[in-house]
Amino acid sequence: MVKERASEPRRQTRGKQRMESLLRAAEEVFAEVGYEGATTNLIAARASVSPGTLYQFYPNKDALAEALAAQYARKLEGLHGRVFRGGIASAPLSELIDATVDPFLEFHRGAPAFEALFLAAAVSPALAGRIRVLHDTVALRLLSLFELRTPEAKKEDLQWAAETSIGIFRGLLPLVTPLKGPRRGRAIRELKTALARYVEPILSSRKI
Amino acid sequence: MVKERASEPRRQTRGKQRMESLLRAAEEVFAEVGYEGATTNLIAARASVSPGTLYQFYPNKDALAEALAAQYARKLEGLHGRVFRGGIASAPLSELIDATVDPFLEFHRGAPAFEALFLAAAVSPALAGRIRVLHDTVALRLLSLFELRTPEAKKEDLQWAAETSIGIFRGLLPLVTPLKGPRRGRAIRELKTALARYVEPILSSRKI
Amino acid sequence: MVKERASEPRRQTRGKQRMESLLRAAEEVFAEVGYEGATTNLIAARASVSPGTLYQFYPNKDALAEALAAQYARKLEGLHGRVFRGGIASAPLSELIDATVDPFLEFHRGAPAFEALFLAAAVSPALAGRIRVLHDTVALRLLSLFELRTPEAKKEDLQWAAETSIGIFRGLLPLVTPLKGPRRGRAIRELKTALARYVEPILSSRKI
Amino acid sequence: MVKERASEPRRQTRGKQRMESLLRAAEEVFAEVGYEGATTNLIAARASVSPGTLYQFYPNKDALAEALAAQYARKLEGLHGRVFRGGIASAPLSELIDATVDPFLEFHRGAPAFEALFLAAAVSPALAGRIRVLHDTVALRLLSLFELRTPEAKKEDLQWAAETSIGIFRGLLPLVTPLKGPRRGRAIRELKTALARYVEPILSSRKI
DNA sequence: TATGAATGAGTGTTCATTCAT
DNA sequence: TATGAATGAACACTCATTCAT
Repeated sequence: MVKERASEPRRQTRGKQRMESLLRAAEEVFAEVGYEGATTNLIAARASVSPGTLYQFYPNKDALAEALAAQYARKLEGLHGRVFRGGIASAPLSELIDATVDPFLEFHRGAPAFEALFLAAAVSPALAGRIRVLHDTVALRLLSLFELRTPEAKKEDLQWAAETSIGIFRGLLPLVTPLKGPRRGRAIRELKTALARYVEPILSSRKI
Repeated sequence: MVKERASEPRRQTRGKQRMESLLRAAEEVFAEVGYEGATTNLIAARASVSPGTLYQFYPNKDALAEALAAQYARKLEGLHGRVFRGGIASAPLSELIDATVDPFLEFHRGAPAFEALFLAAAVSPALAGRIRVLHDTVALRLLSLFELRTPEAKKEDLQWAAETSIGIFRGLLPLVTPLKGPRRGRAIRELKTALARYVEPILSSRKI
Repeated sequence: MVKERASEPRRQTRGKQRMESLLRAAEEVFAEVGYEGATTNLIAARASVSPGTLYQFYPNKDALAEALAAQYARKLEGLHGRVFRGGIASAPLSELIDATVDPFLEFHRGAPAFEALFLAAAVSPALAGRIRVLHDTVALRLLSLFELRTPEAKKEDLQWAAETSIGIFRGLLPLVTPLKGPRRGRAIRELKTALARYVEPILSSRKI
Repeated sequence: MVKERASEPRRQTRGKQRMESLLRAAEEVFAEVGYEGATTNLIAARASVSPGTLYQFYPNKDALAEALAAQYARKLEGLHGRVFRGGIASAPLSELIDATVDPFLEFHRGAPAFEALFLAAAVSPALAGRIRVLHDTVALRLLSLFELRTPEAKKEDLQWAAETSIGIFRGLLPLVTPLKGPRRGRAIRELKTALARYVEPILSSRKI
C-alpha cells in the first residue's frame, strides 16, 4: 500500500473538502430560508469561510444549487435498486409504493434542501433550468418503473403519469416534512395513498 | 349643492379605489415575477402611484399579499354554490370533480397571483401565516363537501383528505398553468384524475 | 409674476438640484482619481447622500459619465461663438488658434473631469461609446471651422485633420493641466504651436 | 560530474525564466484589457502559474508594470542606432521622421502593452512615477537627436520640444493602433505630418 | 392625501494580496 | 520554490421603508 507522495493530492483534497463543506452549508441555509432567501455571504459564514473562498469554488449562487442538485441526483440514482431487482416488477402495488416512497423519504432526511430546491424551481424558471437534473432523474426513474410494469402502454401516457406523480409528490411533501411523530406517519400514509390510487390503473395492468 | 358634504365620503371612496388599484397592481406583479421577486416600488409604479402612497394603505409587502389573499378567499366563497345546491351531493363522482375543479380553474384565470402566493407560502412560513385565509377557505370548502357526501366518516379523516386534496392541487397546478392548447387540456385531465382517484373512496361511499 | 403653485415644482427642483450636485460630486471624484478609480459610493458620499439616492437619479456609473459629458458638450457648444462670427474666417492663423484654444482652456478650468473622461475613453471602448457626444461635438466644431476656411478641400481630409487635432490636444493636455504659473504658459504655447503648425497648410489656403 | 554544483545556477536561471514568462503574460493581459482592467490572478493564470508564485517574483501589480516598462525602455535604447549613425544628422526632415517613427512603430508591434502603460500613466500619477523610465528614455533619446541637429539651441527649448513630441505621439497613437490597412497608413501619415511640422523649425535649422 | 426624494443595510461578486503546506 | 486555498475590504447596485414637503 503506497501512502507516500500524499502531499500534492492533499491540497486538492483540501479543496474537495471545502467544496463539500460549502455544499453542506448551502444545504443548511437553503433548507432554513429557502433558495431565494439564502445569501452567499451567509452560506460562506456558515461554512466558516470568507465570501471570496466560496467564489473560488462556485462561481455564483446558482452554481451551488446546481452542484447540490447534481449530488442529490447522484444519490437518487443509487436509491431504488431493490425496486428494479428481483420480482418487484410483479409485486403487489402497495409493496411497490412502499419500496419507492420509503427510500425516497429516507433520502430526503439526509437531503434537507431537496424540498427548497424543488419548490423554488417551480417558481423560478431560471433555477429550474439549472437543477433540471434533479427533476429529470426522478422522472426517468419513474418512467422506467412504469414501462417495466406496463410495457404495452404508450410512452407519452407514461410520461404524463411520471410528471403527475412528481407533481403529487411536490404538492404533498410540504405536508409531511414539518411534522413529527404520528401526524407525520399519517401524512406519509396519505401521500402513499394518493400516489397508489393515481398509478394503480397503470401499474396494475400487468396483474391481470 | 351638497358638494361640501359629499367630499368626506368621496374621499373614503377614493381611498377604496386606491387600495383596489394597488391590489390589482400587486396581483399583476406577483403573477409576473413571483412574490419574492416583486418589489413594492414596482407595484407602486404599476399602480401609477408613489411608494409613499402605497405605504399609506398597506404597511408592508406582506400586507398586500394578505389583502389579496383575503380578496381571493372571498371570491372563492361564492364559487361552488352549484356543488352544494341541488342533487350534486349524490351526483356521479366525475361530475362532482368537474363541478369543483372547473370553476376553480375559471377563478384562477381571474386571480393570476393565486399560484404565486400559494407556492410562496409553501416556501416561507412567515407568508404562509399571513395568507392562511386562502388555504383555510379552500380547506373548509372541501371539508364541507366531503362531510355532505360521507357524513358517517370521522371528521379527522375528512380533514386529512381535504389537506391532501389541496396538496395535490398545489403540486399539479404548475403542470397546468404554463401550458396552452391540447397539452393544457391533458394536464387538467391528469389533475382531475389524480383528485378523483384519491377522493373516490370518500366521495363514493354515499352511492352504495 | 405668479409665484404661487410653487410647491409642486419645488420637489422637482429639489430633484434637479440633487442631480446637479451629484454631477458636481462625480466631476470632483473623476478628476481626482480618474473614471476607473471612481466609486459610486464615494461619489454619493461626496454629495453627502446615500448610495441609494445616487441610483435614484443615475442608473449606474456610466450614466454619470454620460450626463457629465453631455453637460460638457453643451457648454462647448456655446464656446466658440466668436470664432465663427465676424471676419475671423479670414483672420491670421495665430489669432484663430488663440480664439479656439483659449476659450477651451478656460472651459477646461470649470470642467475638471473633462480630461479624466477623455483619457479614460481612449482606454475603454465601452466608455468611449457612452461619451461619444463629447468627442463628436469637438470634432464637428473643428470640421466646421476647417470647412469655413478651406471650402475647396475634400471633406475626408478635413475629417482626418479634425481627428488629428483632437489627438494632439488629448496628448498635450496632460502637459498643461498639472502645471501652474510660467511653466503652464509655456506648455500652452507649445500646444498652440503644435496645433498651429499642423493645421497651417489647411487653414491658410484661403489667404493666398 | 558537476551535476550538484550546477543546480544552484540552474535555479537562478529558472527564476529568470519565470520572471520573463510572467512579464510576457502581464504584457498580454495589459494589452488586452488595459492596466486597470488587468488582474494579477489573470496574469498568473496566463503564465500557467499560481498567484502565490507571481508574488514571489513581483511584490505587486505595479511592480509588473515597472519591470515591463524597464524592459521596453531597454529595447528602445537600441532602437534608433541608425538615426544617430552616419549622415542622418543632416538628412532631409522627412527621412529623419521616417527613421524615427517607423522603428518605433515596429517596436510597438512587439511591445503590445506599451500603449496601455503609456495611457494609464497619463491617468494615474502613481503609475506614472513607477514607469517613468519609459518616458524618460524616450525623452532623452529625442533630446539627443534635437541637440545633434540644433546644437546652438537652448537646452530648455529642446526639452520642451521633446516633451511635446512625446505628447503628440501619445495623443495620436490611439488613432493608429486600432486601425488596419489603408486607414492605418493614413493615420500614420497624419502622425508623421503632425510631428514633422512641429519639429521642423528645430530640426531644419542645420540645413541652411 | 400624495409625492418622490432619501435612507442604509444588504446583495452577489471581485481581487490584490497572504498563508499553510 | 511553488501551490492554490484563504482572506476581507470593497465594489456596483437594490429595495423595503421613512420623511419632508
